[in-house]
Amino acid sequence: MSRVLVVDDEPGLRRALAINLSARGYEVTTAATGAQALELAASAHPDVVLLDLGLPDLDGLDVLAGVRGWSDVPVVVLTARSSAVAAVDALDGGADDFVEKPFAMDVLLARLRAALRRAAPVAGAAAGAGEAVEAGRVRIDLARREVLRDGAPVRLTPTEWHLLEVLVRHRGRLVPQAQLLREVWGPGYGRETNYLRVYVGQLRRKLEDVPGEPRLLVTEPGMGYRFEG
Amino acid sequence: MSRVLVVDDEPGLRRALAINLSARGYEVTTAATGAQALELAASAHPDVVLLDLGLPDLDGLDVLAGVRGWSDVPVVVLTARSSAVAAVDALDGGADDFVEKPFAMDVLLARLRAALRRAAPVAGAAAGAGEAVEAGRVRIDLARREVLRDGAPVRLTPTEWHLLEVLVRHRGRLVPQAQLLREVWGPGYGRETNYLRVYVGQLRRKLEDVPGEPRLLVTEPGMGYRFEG
DNA sequence: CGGGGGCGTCAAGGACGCGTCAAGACGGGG
DNA sequence: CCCCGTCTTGACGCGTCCTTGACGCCCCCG
Repeated sequence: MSRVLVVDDEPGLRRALAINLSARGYEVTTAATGAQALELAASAHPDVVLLDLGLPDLDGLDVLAGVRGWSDVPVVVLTARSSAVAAVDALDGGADDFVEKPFAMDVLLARLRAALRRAAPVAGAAAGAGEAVEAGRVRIDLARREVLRDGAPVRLTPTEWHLLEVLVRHRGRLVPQAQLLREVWGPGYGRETNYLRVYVGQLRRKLEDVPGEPRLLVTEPGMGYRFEG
Repeated sequence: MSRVLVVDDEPGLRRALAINLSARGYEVTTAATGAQALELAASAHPDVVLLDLGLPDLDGLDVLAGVRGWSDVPVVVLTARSSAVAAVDALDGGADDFVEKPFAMDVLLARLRAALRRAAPVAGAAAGAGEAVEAGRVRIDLARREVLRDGAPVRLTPTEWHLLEVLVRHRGRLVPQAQLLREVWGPGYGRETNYLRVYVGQLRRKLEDVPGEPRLLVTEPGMGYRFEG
């Protein structure tokens, strides 16, 4: 699951958070000082940071700035001071959220989930760019919905693309005919295997070097088809 | 600057927020009911939504779900109930932040800034590095809402611009018809593909060298449209 | 050795989607 | 109150895609 870095100088709270978070499946790292926090933020690669502003060695805002200098990891700030100034400073300093102590654990957990959820699509988009599958001379980019052969775009019809997409998502694994039919044509199309024959043939003609000897779209007689990565 | 949609049934608070936000350069739209909120969320294209959970007609959580069904616009939830349950429900329902009434205006503004700041890089990342996109003889500046062709400004109607904006933000990627319709016209417009045909045609006539052979606004038959960078 | 089922190919029809044009509805500003 | 730009809606031609049937092949099995 997700990695959380808990930064607090108070051992009791640190321990309470660690126990609560671990019990919910988070992987927890703890830091007691600002210096340690900066170090662990770099080495432990947390998915979210819980940062208490009242640290003994460094100002919490400096820790925040230190992290923000090189990372966009979401930071949820904790503070004992109930001053509104602290909240504004923290948020404008790059914090993603702000919780005053004392806090209800379930609220903190909800804010933590929200911070993680927001960050997820960003990482997903970055990873999505490299989500292209390369196999022989063809390159299939699921995110862009684009397929290239020797660098040249290949035109696919909607059904062709849909079928290829399902096969690529299960790349390397055998996909039963009935499953392909249901995923592409919808439920109720469990036996129209002739559809598959036609469309697999069209895909092979567009993608394979020798359509008669398929190396990408392999048929497993009597069972289904497999995309070879 | 940024557009804010304020949703609250209390006229006094609505007015106070509108004045405060306008004074700080935000463009403010207000809604008094949940139904109105859903409508304006689709038509006004806000950059952030301030949503009071205590509405007369709909449950605030339903409004939140309605918006989340088709848009990723950041939502900051306000509530009079000081219950922790409300906060957890709202955050898990897709809200980005949660503020209890009564609140300090500067804290609310800081949370608003934080929500906007977080959302900005997402849109920016999807669009790529720069703010201005250059493709052939046309240059599109998303930040300035300006499009030039051979250096000369091109007049676009609001709808034309919205459509182009969505396509450019996803540049290089195929955008499904249903997604385009929902993002430009709002939810409930998933099947009016004739709108797309008309407006894509208008954009091509204004941007393409040969509207009959589009190179910028490419149609992927049966699937959607793609802006070629 | 003969038969049958699954698979690949091809072709044709009908259906559907797309681009285009134009007229009417709507709304905001003068 | 009128005028103008914009949005909506309908109709039409054309090209493409999906469906469906027929046919031959190969492999497996009897």
